[in-house]
Amino acid sequence: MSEQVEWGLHCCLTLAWIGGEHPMPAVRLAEWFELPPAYLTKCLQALTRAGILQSVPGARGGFRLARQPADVTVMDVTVAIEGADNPFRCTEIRQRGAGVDPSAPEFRTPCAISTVMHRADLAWRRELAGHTLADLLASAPPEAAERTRSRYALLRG
Amino acid sequence: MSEQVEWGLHCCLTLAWIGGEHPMPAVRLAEWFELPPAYLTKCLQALTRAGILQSVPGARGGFRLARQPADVTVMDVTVAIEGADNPFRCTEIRQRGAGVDPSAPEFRTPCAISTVMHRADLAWRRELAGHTLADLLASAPPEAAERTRSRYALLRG
DNA sequence: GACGCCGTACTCGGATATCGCATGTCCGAGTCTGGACGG
DNA sequence: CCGTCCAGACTCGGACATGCGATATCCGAGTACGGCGTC
Repeated sequence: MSEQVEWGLHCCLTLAWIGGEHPMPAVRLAEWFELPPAYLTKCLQALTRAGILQSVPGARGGFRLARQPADVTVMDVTVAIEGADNPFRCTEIRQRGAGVDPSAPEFRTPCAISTVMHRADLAWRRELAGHTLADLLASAPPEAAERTRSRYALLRG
Repeated sequence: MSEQVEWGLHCCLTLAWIGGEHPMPAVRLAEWFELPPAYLTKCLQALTRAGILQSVPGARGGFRLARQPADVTVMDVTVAIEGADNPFRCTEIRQRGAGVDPSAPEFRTPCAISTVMHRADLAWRRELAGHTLADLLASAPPEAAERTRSRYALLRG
């Protein structure tokens, strides 16, 4: 999995703690976590396209949360960055090889392997969809929020 | 996910249908599914190292199942090929950045993001571990087993 | 003093290089088979 | 006829190329800010 997922989630949490009053530039977020600034932008753009973040152009611009933390699940962020595809892709190799008729009735039903993989993927997604940013904020230690805000105030000068 | 997982599972099912009397060479399996022979070998070797397959060297050698189908879970095969690592890797970026003390007590507890991702990974693994090769064999259409065996007999000549 | 305008600096956004890993391939070590030979 | 030996061929196993996607970067388009001039 792309490590951008971790970046995206941490950025969302930080933006939630900061509060949506002022947007935060990508450069600021990058130095916050010591990440490559230009590359982090790509990640934030993906979240913006997904409607999770909102980009504000111009001076004093940046990114802010587009929705309430309780309305953004961990899966929303993951899908925005990783895409919605199941990491397992059935290529129907059971139909390959000489002497196999691809139009045989047994191939109308999905491959059993594919079914199991699909169920596992669903279980994974269900777990991710069951946790929102608000849950993450709540489960974080109280000092994290305060430290984030004071550190942000320091950065703004 | 590597597409070798799909290859490995289909090869295991085919070997189970054939029965463990005669091992089946990698080349035979490759032409069976129209896969690159030399590369499929890598996959089969991984399954052998994991104790799922058993390799028989020499002429009339090949691969056969090392355990009963009921004793091999889909996760066993997946782990053998993909490795046991969680696709999400927490790099603890919360501890980065200037002005953060990595030895602060709040960092003794695992990152909430990491926890959620870990739970999702567990749910995924639980689903895969809940299905064995025997289940897959049972859920396949009856003609699949027969077709496999007759086709194999044809190959052996 | 207030309003409007303009230059500037800052920000996002997409087009462009680079690296690592999955994919794909090859040749050598080891082993069994099958047959030939000798008893 | 039976046992032994040997050459051969076949198989696995690990070492060696290659292509594509994730990673990383840069420059241009667009926008809000802040100061300046004018009324």
